[in-house]
Amino acid sequence: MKEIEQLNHSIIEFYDKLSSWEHAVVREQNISLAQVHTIEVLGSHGAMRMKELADRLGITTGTLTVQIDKLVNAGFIARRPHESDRRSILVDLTDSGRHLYREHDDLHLALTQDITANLDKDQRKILQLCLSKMNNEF
Amino acid sequence: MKEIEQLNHSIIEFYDKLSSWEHAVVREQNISLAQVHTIEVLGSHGAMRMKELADRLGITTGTLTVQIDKLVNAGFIARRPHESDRRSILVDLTDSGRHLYREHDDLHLALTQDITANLDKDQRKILQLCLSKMNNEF
DNA sequence: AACTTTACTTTGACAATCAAACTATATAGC
DNA sequence: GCTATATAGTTTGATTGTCAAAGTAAAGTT
Repeated sequence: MKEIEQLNHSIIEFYDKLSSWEHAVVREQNISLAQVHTIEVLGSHGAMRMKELADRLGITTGTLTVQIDKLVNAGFIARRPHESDRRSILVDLTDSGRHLYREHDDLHLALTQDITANLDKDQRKILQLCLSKMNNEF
Repeated sequence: MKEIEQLNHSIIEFYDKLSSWEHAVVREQNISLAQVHTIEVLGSHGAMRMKELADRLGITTGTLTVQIDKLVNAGFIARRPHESDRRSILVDLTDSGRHLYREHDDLHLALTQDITANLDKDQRKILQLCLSKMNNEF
């Protein structure tokens, strides 16, 4: 098999395993995958407009509106007006939402530590470099 | 920031970007994300029992049953009895399903080529090694 | 000022999902 | 061999996630 094909399938396998892991983790908490994903994006990028959040999540703004309604209701997210564009609304995590984000992020961190435990320092460094470069190319 | 935290967030970002990409790709074809994911797993691992497939997809067998019904109806998947366990059913891709899988896999390959274009030979080799090791640790 | 675009919400229809109940088969313990 | 008990898959009812399309309001363009 060509090297690039092997790399391709390793990436797909990695993605699938992360996906399964996320499913399992979320199932144990009392929140849906879509909701925790929303919180993840806000937690790592900070407050943003509905449109931008919808684009990042890969869903329409119509879908996002009802999703945000639920998260506001649950106390994890707050809406506030955009300073300069009165059409826009900024959504952001509440304290409770930020707490949930950190909790979830800690689970991710523990996973990352687990799966990279067998890599040596140099490998980890190059992995980081590769990921950064790849993330820039999307 | 600690190196491991940086690595963690790069992994999450990579996962998110792959996820968005997959959403966008699937939207353009006439099939849902859940369905293409099912086809991906069967395409790369071959025929398997409902239970195993459900586990790999991170969904219940109840959900999978209706999903498979649709895919059988669309001609992408066929059910056949398990040779030795009469409770079990094997699901597998049809020729049409395999064609769809290859088409989708080619898109993944093109993406992989794109995002790794700026890596040199050594980096790509170590990336492959890291992914293999990480995939084994899940 | 009129037109067009953009941001968000609402609505109606459908797909995805789970939990729980159900059927059929397999396995374990006696 | 019987009788539990466990496992594989399906069905059902309820909920959630999703989109497309239509609606409202504000911003940008001409």
